[in-house]
Amino acid sequence: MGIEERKEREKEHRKEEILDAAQKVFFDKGLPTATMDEIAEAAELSKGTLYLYYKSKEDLYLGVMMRGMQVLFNEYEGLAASLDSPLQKIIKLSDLYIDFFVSNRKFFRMFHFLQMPQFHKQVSDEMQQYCGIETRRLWDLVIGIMKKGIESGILRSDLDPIEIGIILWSSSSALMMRGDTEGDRWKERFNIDLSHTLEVSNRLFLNAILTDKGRKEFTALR
Amino acid sequence: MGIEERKEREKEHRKEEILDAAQKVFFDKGLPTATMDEIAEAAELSKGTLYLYYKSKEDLYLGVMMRGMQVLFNEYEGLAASLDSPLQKIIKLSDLYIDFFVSNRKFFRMFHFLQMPQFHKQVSDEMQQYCGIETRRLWDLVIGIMKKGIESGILRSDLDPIEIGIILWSSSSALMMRGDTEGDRWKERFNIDLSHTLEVSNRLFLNAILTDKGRKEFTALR
DNA sequence: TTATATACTGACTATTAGTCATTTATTACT
DNA sequence: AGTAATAAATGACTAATAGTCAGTATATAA
Repeated sequence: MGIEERKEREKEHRKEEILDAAQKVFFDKGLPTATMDEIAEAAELSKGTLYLYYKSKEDLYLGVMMRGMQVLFNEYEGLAASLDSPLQKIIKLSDLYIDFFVSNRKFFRMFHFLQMPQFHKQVSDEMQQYCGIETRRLWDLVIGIMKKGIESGILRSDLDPIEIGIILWSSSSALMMRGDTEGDRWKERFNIDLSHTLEVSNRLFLNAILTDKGRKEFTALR
Repeated sequence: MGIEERKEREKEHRKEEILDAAQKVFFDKGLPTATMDEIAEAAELSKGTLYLYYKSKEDLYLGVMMRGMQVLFNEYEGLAASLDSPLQKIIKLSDLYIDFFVSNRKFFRMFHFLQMPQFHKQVSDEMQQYCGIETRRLWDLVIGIMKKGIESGILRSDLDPIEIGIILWSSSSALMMRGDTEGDRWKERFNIDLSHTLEVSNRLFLNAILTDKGRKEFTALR
């Protein structure tokens, strides 16, 4: 009998519905000001029910975030499969991340919380573990690309693939975050477009890690 | 009569005492889990009194943070005065920021909140303005150094001093933040020392923005 | 000494995360 | 179908805590 299976499906479906509602509220209000009552109302469920599916507000928040991460992840995997050259993959990864920031700004904004030590303490072990697995998956992907780049001779072999992966990802994230929160102010005060700054940053950095061969290939692509 | 003046001094003193207490509690617990009652107890005052001096918990938090920022700022101003060459000033700024991170990690950690859009909404206008002024002061300093670097011919003149200031500062901050929250995990999983990664990042980036003349001067310094 | 102004207090309110005894719906069994 | 057993959902309740404000204590002025 498939009753067990159906119930399992329904349970998963309810979890998704709750995530949908939570996403709407978190997008609007952010973690601190969103309330569980609001989320319950948006989900057309009672507050108690939310706690049958997620252990805490923070768990729910991470649940929404992880779903966003998978959007980014899957988009990239799809695109990367159609590309052969490691250089193109690097460029595509960097471009895609920027695109994701532009078109999923509210997801991106949620990512801030990942970096707050105090936040993690309120999260259940299961969610933390799940989070760790997904994050690891992302890093393996980034690092894998860099390794391929070095193997194929377009990236400097005296650099550590892991380190340049972190640097590229972190500096991009940082500039996008700044663009998100302070973009208008920079434009107004200094007439600086932070999305342009991000391009400059990535160009400078890419140039610094490419070999001569890589640079040739890069200029050929333009 | 100096009564007015004395009272003014005492008021300022009380504000500082409250900041001291708040700092202790925020360092221990972080913004979300610290409570005003705890701070009041640490300050040996009633909770109501805190609100006579600061408008909200977030205001108090920013008050502590701004004091930390001034520590960093003053340290740099002192050091920069003793240096002539723009290149040395750039290197010193970058080193000092890292030192500050190492020895004032808890201050540094507080800075995370500056980047959260949702946070600012709970802050009074006065504090926000004060915050803006101090931040502006910091950026003027960073940008000023970059401008001098370009004028003196050690930094590429085809780059915008503001943009490279932001890039250098942001990428350093990002890597320190990551080192703070995830340093242990990176060490364990990939045997990567993120403080080394930060050095690599700064070296790569500096190299990318220096002119030939700048690079010569740089190697001469080592 | 008294009146006024200033600094401080802590009980109180409002909000909200999280719980749990109770109710409602679903499935299994006769 | 009817009934017992199981699972899902509820919402009133508790505890914690940011922020308030009427009242108290202290310092200054007259």
